[in-house]
Amino acid sequence: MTIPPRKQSNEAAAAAPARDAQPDMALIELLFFGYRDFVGEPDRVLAHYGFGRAHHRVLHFVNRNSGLTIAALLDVLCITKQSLARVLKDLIEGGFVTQQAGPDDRRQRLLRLTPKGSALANELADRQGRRIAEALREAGPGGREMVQRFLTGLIEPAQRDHITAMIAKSAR
Amino acid sequence: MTIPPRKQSNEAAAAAPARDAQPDMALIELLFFGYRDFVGEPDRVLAHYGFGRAHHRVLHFVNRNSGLTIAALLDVLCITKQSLARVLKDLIEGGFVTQQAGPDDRRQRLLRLTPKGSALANELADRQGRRIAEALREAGPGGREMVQRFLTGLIEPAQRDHITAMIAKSAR
DNA sequence: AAAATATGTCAGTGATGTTGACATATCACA
DNA sequence: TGTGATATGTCAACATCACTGACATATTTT
Repeated sequence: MTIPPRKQSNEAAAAAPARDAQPDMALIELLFFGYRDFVGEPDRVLAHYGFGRAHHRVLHFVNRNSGLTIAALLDVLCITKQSLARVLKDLIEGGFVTQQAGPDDRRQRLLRLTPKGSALANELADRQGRRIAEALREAGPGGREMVQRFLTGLIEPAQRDHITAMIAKSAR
Repeated sequence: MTIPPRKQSNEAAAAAPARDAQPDMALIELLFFGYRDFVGEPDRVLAHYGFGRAHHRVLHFVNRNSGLTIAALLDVLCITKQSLARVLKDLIEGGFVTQQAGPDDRRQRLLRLTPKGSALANELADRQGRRIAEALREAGPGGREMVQRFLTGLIEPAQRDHITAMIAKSAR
């Protein structure tokens, strides 16, 4: 009942996605439920430490980009510094994250994980990684590349390149 | 520094996700950014009405399952009735949702969307549907089924059947 | 009539986001 | 040198959306 999914053969077709096509309700709902369970398991682990999802995001990105600055982290998370300050304070006081004055610019605070922080970040990533691995098995052969393109396609086009570049970089 | 990522060639490898496999950081982060933008666009529309993501979820599920009860909605959303009460009050007072006593059991409140509520729910679904359609084009041919299996695989196994059945039902 | 059920509501709390304003340390440049 | 820009920290107030606990009301079931 819709145009067959083709890698855009021309720009016009890609730009005008069949104005009256019915939204794919199944995928909309699966994205809701899937994401909920994807973050639900880390949420339960973090609760043991009195942490929440915001702490998770900081742990994750500091883990991936060790030594990143406050400003860089704010850019990635798209939150205000006041919001970040609260969770960062928890993580620093709890001994999960350290700050260090930048070698070039001493105004900067380079963020790094302590061994304790690394351990927690890795546990959370392992759990999410296992869930993704299972989901990829369900998807079947070749699913990873397809899912990667799908998820990338969900990202706001204007930021797509920026984000994929960042992911490629931190993946080393 | 690890075993090269292979598409599972046999079931044993598939069932035991290599205890020390490195988590797929790229997909973990793409899921974060993809979901963020997937809900970001509806969020901006809802903000015009003074609504948030919680209102969206109620609108969506009442739209999909017209006439569902409060209890059924609470089951789907997995929130407390006190949390639901607040957003439901907003939606009813705003003329987006109606309540009607159940024909069999008059204690029940059957929830339905008004035309105004339908219009908003459909606008939100259309925006998310368009984004998904574009992402599926990026994924390429056959992507839809693969993505569907992937997202289903993210869901907690114990609830997978229950949720897929619900989605199939409301899809009619 | 009594128990169970479906829903409503009041009160308090917590996590996470926001805006706005202002302080401090450091860097960069004229 | 000194002045403005920059990176960060912090205080205060507020909004959304979740929670727990307690209790009220209407209706159905037993």
